[in-house]
Amino acid sequence: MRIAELSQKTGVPVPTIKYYLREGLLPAGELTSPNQARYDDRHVQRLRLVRVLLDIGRLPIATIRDLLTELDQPDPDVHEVLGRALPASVGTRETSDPAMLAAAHERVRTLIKERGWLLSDNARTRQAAAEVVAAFQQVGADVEHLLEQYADLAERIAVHDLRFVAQAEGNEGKLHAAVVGSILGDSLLAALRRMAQEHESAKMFGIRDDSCDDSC
Amino acid sequence: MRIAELSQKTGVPVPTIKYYLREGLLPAGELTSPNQARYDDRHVQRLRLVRVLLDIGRLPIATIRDLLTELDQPDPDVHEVLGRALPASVGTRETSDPAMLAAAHERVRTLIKERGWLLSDNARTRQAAAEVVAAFQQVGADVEHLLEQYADLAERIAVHDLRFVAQAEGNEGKLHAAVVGSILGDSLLAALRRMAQEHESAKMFGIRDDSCDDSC
DNA sequence: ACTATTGGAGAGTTACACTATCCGTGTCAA
DNA sequence: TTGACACGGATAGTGTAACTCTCCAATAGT
Repeated sequence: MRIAELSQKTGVPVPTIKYYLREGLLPAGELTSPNQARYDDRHVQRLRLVRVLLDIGRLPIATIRDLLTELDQPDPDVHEVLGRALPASVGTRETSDPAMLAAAHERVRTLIKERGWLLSDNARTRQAAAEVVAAFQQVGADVEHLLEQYADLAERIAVHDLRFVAQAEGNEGKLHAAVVGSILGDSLLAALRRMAQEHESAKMFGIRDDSCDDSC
Repeated sequence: MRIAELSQKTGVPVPTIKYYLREGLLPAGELTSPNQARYDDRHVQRLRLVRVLLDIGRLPIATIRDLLTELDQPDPDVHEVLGRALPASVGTRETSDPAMLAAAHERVRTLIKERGWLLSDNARTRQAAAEVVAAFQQVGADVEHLLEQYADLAERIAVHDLRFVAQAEGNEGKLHAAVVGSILGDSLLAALRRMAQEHESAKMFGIRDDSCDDSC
């Protein structure tokens, strides 16, 4: 297929596809002549993945490029690639004062040790966790209970996530599932959490007329 | 205190504080003369909250303003304000084809009914959930199992979240805790999930030399 | 008295993700 | 076969969001 059809199948405007090609988010089509190229279903899939990572995952273009580069490794070691690729999807923006951040780092280190989590040297996720812990303290919230409870639940979530990865076929498929599951999973979890929070809040603070009409 | 001290205490540059004042993210200081104002600890707290919502929560300025406006309501009904304020913190960007999105909406509706969740008419969170479900399908991933499992876990998370809200003092404090817990909670959960995933992946796919040196 | 700082307003800057325009070439229906 | 349209590729321009700079007259601190 040519670029117009690729555009039609994905809903992505032609100039945007050209931009993604330039940025290396999409592999070049097979050239049939110096200025004609052919695209196939892999391009459609890849383009959809890029859009989803952008729109739902809100990852920057550069991060997506790096992630996809990892996905394209031939015969990858799944665990190793995951250790390299996924931490990139958590953003880090230093904002708190250094002393507070250092204390938060120490707290995270303790948490990891207590739980016996086996983590690579990649400091990215630990950095992200420490920054959030520091942020809680910045606004005067006691994160201690939440941290332990969330860690419990994160472990359970991860079990489901890895099952989701394991069911995919082939190393390539597993990597794809891991990326999709991790990044879209964040958003899915966030949306479900908001709904569950509202439900829990309704139970706790009492229900108003406009909240439920029939079942109560 | 004056603006320079406010800047020093929070690490936010003076021009940025002026910008936040203009944008209504920060209430004006008490004017002592036509061109002199005094700020207090509430401004420090508020400014820190704004920075955290920006840096960790990645909320747009306009969303933060709306959120803070809700926080500033006198004698608020916590549940009602939460129903209005928190959905704003989940982004929505239509990207999938309409038929797929409609099917995803139906799936979410079923999920809510099955679980007996009591939700207000605010369609925001449902929209966000449906978009993520559609996104999973866009990239050819079967979200069915994940959806049920995440919903289970979202319910448990929400219980902890509401406990976190309930322990705060006063309606104002509860609202503050709800905003902080929800928005920073998303990031905290994401970071912990990444670490738990890596640990789970290490258990499942085997451990390499560079992953852990001492404990195995 | 005098220098630095203030509140306030408008314009300018940066980063990012596109989007528009152009050009020479290629395709394809009439 | 010929003429309108689409193509790949390159360069430049646009829109938005979040700042950041510059200027001003008034005031604070010394």
